Amino acid sequence: MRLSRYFMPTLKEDPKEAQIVSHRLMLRAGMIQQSSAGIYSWLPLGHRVLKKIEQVVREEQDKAGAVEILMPTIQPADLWRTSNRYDDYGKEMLRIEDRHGREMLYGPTNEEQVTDIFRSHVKSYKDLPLNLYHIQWKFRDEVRPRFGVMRGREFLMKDAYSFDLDYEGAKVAYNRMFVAYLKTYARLGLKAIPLRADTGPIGGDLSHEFIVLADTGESEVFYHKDILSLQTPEDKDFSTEELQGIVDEWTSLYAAADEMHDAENCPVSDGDLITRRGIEVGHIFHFGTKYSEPFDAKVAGPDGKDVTVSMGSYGIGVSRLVGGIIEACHDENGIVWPESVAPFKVGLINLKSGDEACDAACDDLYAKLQAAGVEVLYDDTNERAGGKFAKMDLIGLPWQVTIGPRGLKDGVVEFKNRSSGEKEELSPEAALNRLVS
RNA sequence: CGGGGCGUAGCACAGCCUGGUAGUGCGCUCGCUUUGGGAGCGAGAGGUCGCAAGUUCGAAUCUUGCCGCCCCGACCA
Repeated sequence: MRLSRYFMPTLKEDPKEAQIVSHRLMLRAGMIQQSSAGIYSWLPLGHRVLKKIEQVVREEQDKAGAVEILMPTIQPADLWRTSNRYDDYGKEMLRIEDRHGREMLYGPTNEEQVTDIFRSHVKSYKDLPLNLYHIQWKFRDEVRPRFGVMRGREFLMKDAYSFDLDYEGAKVAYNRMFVAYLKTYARLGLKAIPLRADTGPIGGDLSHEFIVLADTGESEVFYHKDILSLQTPEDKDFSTEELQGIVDEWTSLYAAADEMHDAENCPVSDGDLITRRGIEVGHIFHFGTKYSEPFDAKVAGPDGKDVTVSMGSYGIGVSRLVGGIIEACHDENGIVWPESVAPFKVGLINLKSGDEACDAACDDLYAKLQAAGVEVLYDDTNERAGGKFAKMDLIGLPWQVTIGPRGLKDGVVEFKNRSSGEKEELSPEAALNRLVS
């Protein structure tokens, strides 16, 4: 993409409404534009990142055996009356009336909808286990939206819903998602920690929040220091026993959010306990028959008798992750994207646009990168060098190639890594090879 | 929902107290000079001062009502 033909409205100054770093950087990098409180438009750069994260999440869900569907944003009220949540949900639910006076709502979540789909079509235990997921926009009318996309009212979320014959089956489904989440966050360049979460009235031990460590995190977390050195599960199809082993390994070490943490009775000694702030980026939950019961979602078991299915739900806040990743990955000059979610892999800077030799060298490398399928943002504008460098640092692409007349005399270009700041002088061909391999 | 703050050009702000026809910096447009870390000079464009009512000869400025946004708290992916 040529910057001269792109739409990337960057700002030099900090917008005053943005207090936290990810929100400031997203606005300054021209990734989003606020529409109203907690509701944002995604501009090209932000949209690319959102789609990258979405794709990583999708791939890991697919690998874990979940099947993608897409449910609507607008749901009928009656569906929610079945589970008694139409009245219980309160003001966070955005209620709408259509032209015929029918009560509708903008979905804050989809348990009712997916259970309705399941019960309409699945009749036999032979069709289980089943895990259906979708990545869809949701709306929760938060009393106080804040922190940019990290706590918006409209947000993009991946929700998976598992259906099993019994608790044992549901536990396998749960473990499978638990492991998929560890892999997902690792691919996104994040160190995520699973915390035992409050299961509320349902009880049980099958609920975990995944949090990303960041100084600006919304809540305080306490954890055993060894949890940070645990290995991310490898990329393979695990057996039931292997899944349980991984979950046991990750949950045997202490980790709790402040509301669950009891300083008096903490099992970890002071020397091993680390306290930091974290951002919740996912939540997995087993809730048994809470929805299958009122929806009468049953399948015929092996003995021919109907069994009410055991369910779980598994959420990842996709749009929230954009902010969460920036909170975890930035420096004083701007964003430092993990390569897996960067909007472009490399920024190409033409230091003297209009100079014949310089233009030719840049255009040539640009064409070759494009031909090789490398995502490149080419700053071909005639802005001064300082502005170009500052802008590239702000948007945080993993690699930067700078071509100017001075280097070209010696046949070299500057090759820079955004994360380490390391610069090298390479021939254009060598730079190309680095980026293609 | 309780407490606090703010709405003046695309962005950040001054002007308001003490009413008199709208200003600064950045950004934008044009010209020239520049070109290796957010350039210099010159010339421009751009604002029903959030909305409405009131007071007044006259309101960005004073009064009242409304709307929007932000921050702290309680709540949440």
